[in-house]
Amino acid sequence: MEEDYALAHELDRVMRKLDAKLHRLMPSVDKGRVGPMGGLLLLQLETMQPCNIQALATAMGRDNSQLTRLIRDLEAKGVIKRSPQPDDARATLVSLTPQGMAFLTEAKTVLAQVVNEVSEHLTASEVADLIGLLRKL
Amino acid sequence: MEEDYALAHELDRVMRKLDAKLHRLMPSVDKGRVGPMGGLLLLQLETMQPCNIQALATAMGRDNSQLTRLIRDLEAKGVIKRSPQPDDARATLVSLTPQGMAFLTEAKTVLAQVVNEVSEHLTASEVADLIGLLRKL
DNA sequence: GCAGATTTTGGACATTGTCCAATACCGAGT
DNA sequence: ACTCGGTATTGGACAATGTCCAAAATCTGC
Repeated sequence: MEEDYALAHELDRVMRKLDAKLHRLMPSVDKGRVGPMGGLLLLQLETMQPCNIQALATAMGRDNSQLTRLIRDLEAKGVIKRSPQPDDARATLVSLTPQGMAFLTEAKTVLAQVVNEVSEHLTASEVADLIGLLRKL
Repeated sequence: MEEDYALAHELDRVMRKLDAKLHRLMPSVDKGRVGPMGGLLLLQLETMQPCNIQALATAMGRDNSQLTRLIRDLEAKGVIKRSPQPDDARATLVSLTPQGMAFLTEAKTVLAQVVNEVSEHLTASEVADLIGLLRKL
């Protein structure tokens, strides 16, 4: 019990620490005004494109209508595109455009930089261990 | 470089997974309408009370005025109290009330439950390792 | 075909986040 | 004592994000 809360506490702390650092660095990368949530959506989309909005909302733990509006804005900014899903006329497939992929390339550079700062006290094998443990969650 | 992004990716994924689970469970605990951000503030406050708003804002990576307003609301709800800081008349010390501590007791039960679900595939020693690694960040 | 479930979308509103400025106070130097 | 640069809190104004509900179109199984 006690250890479980210790784990939650550490996860929360690390998450907020990364969040604070990213808030300072991302605006210099985000030329297209994608926004923090737009960046998260693009990252998620990279691992599951093409997919429909429902799948994205479930994977990201967000509300459907919230993602509908976000996707509408991101499409207007040219980083994603929507196309009909062949086997289901209700759904629309969302995927990255070349501009969206270019943004991700820059964004991941910043992410790597922030994680470098945060994990500087870890050895390479500790980092590998941490990744392995997190993957099991 | 690649591993750094892998770490950031896993941290983000785990964080959002926990967030999604908490969103479903917390409303049943949050009778006093403390809200998600209020809950985070109470958790943070537990580890550093009594402290002033500036320290809280820095630790939580949030804007000062945002916390000012949140603290005003939380005080009205009775979960925290504010008192003058003896050695600095500019600052106000924030601390938990008994009601705030009672809320934390319930909230941590839910947190432990969620972490139990997420970490069920980890052995006890793996959980201990993970906590140790996260503490180094 | 029909009934119930699913996908997207919008309305309406609540919560949270950002930026800027004002006020009051601190501390150091003169 | 007095000014000056820095700090803590607060509020205004607005932007971004989150939540809940309902409608319309479509799917699926019967």
